[in-house]
Amino acid sequence: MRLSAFPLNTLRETPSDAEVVSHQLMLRAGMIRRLASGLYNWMPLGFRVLKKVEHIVREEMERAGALELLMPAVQPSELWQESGRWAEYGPELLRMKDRHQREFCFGPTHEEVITDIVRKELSSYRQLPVNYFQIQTKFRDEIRPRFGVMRAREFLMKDAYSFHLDEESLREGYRIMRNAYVRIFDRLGLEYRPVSADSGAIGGSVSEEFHVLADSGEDAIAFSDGDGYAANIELAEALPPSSARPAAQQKLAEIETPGIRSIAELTAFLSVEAEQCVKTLLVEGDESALVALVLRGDHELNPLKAEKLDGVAVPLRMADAGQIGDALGCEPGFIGPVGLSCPVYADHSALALADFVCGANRADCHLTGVNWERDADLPLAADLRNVVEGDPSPSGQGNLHIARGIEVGHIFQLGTKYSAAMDCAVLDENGRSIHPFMGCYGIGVSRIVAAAIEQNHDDKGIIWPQPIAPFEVVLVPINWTKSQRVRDAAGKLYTELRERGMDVLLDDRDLRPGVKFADAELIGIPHRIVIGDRGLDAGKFEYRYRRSEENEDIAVDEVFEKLGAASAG
RNA sequence: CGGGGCAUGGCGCAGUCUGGUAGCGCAUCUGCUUUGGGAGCAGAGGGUCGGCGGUUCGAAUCCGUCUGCCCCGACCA
Repeated sequence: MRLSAFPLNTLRETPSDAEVVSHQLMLRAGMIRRLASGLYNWMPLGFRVLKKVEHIVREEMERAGALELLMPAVQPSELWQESGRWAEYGPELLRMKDRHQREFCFGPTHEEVITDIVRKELSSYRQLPVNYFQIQTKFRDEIRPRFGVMRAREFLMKDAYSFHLDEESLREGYRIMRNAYVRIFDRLGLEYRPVSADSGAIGGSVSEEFHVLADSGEDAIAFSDGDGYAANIELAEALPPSSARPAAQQKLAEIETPGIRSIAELTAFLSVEAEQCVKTLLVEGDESALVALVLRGDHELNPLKAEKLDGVAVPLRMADAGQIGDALGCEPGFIGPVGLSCPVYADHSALALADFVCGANRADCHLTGVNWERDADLPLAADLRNVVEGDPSPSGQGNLHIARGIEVGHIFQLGTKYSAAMDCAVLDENGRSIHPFMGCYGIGVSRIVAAAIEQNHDDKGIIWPQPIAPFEVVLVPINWTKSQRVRDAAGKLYTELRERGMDVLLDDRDLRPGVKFADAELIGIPHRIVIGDRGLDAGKFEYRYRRSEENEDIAVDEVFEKLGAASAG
C-alpha cells in the first residue's frame, strides 16, 4: 500500500474521553472512530488488524475440524422463550419488534439458533460429534460501555457450538477446542493464560477462560508458582490456615470509636493491624432477612463464593443502611459478630483469629479482645474471600500470584441444558432418542485487537505482534519528492517485498521524515526500512525493529534475509 | 437506575462567574522556502457555541426543559 493513497488520519493529541491506552492509541492511529456509545467504525487501518485476527482464528478452527456457517444477527423471540432466556436475560438483550409486532432480539450469543438448526438437520448419532462456528457481529446492551472496543456494545465474536452423543465425546471435543485455542493465541503472538473459570448460570461442570495478560485487565487471575494451577480469582479457593486458633489472652472491652467506620480508619485510630480486625458484611438471605458474613479486615469478600452459601439470596445483594438499622439498631460501620441473631458465616481466616477487633453493633463503638466461642457464638466456617498474593495454592503445590488479565476466550462444557429445553434430539445406536451434550466456545475477536495493544505499546504508540500487524514493514524514503535515486530504490524494494508476499507500506507522502517516523511508530509497524541518499551512497538501507531503540545499517541485498529472520523470530 | 461532570470548527481547549454577536493550538487548503525525528513565512477556508423555549434592546454567557456523551456507584461495615 502506498500511503499517498491511504488516508491516514493520525491525531497528535489524545481524545479526552479515552481512558485506557488501547482506546487512546486506536483513536490516535485512526484505527477506529466512535459512532455512538459502544459503537465503533473500523477504519481501513484497524480493519486490517481485525481481519488478520479473524483469519488466524478461522484457520485454526477449521484445522480443528469445526465447520463455519453464518446465523442471522437478529433472532426471533420464540427460540428464546423455549430456552427460558427471554425472561432470564436482562436488559443486556436488545429486543425489538418488526412491523407485524413480532418480537426479535439482536443476538448476544447463538445457543438457541444453533440448537434449532441441529434439531432440524441432524437425526442420527452417526452425524455426531459436530462442531459449528461462525464469526459474526454480536450486540450486548452493556450498562456502561467503555474502554473503546474492549467493552463495546457491538463487537465481533467467534462462537462455536459442539454436539456430542455422550459426555466422554463432549470432553474430547472440549479438549480439541482447548488445543485449538492454545494454537490461536500462540499464533497471535500474545502472552496469555488459560484459567479455570466459573461456569455460572450457564451450567455445566468445566469451563476455562483465556486471558491476555495486561496490567489494565478487568479480571484478576491467580496462578501457582509450584505447578500449572491457574484460575480466575472468582473461583480460586482460599485454603484454611494450617495453624490452629491461638488461645484468648485479652479481655473483651468496648471502646468508643466515634465516626470510625472503615477498616482503614479503625487501624489508624487504634494502631492495630488490619489482619487483627474483623469486618462483618450483611447480605440479604433467602429465608432469614439477613445473613452475616465475617472476614478478616485485610481480606475482600468474593461475591461468587458468598452466593453459593445456603441461605444467601441469589443474586447477592448487600443489605442497605435501612435494613441494617431495623435488624441491629446501628449503622453500617459498627457491625460485629457478637450477639448477632441472624445466620453467621465466617471466613476460615477470620475464624482463626483470637483477640480481634470488631464492630460492637452500637453506634460509634467497637469491641477489642474479642474471641470466638467465649464472646461470640462459633459461626459456620466457609471460604468467603478472594485469594491474595502469597496464599498457598489450592493445588497443594506452591504459592499463588495474582496477575491481571483481559478475557478474550471462554470455553464451556454446557451439557444438555439447551438440547433438553428445546427438545433437540437424535437417535443413538439403540434407536433411543437422546439429547446431545453441547459445548460452546467463544473468542472476542475485536477485543483481541484492543488487548494486543494493552499488552504491546510504548510511549510512542502501538507495537504490533507481527502476525496481526496491519502492515509488516514500512518503507520510509527520505526526500522522496526530490531524489530520483531514493524513489527508484524505494519503489524497487516495495515491489520486491510485495512479490514475496509481505504486507508493505510505502510512505511516499511529501512530508518531513520526523512526521513519517512518528506515524510509523504510532501505528506500530514491526519493521522499518529507511531509504535515503546518505545510505544509498554506501549501498545500505537503515533497518529498525519497532521494539528497538537503535538503527542498523544493512546492505541492500540483505533486506529479505533480515525481514525473513525477524519474522521467524 | 442513582450521584457528579461535560457539550464552542475534524481533534484538544479558552471565553460563561461579570450579557454587547467567538478565539487559541493542532489538523485542512494555497504559495514560497525547507527535507534524517511531528519545519518556517505569508495567506485562506471551516463554527445555527448540542436542540427547543424563556428573560433581555441584545444570550455561547442568565433561567427552564430536552437530548447526547463522560466519570463515579456493584468492597461500606
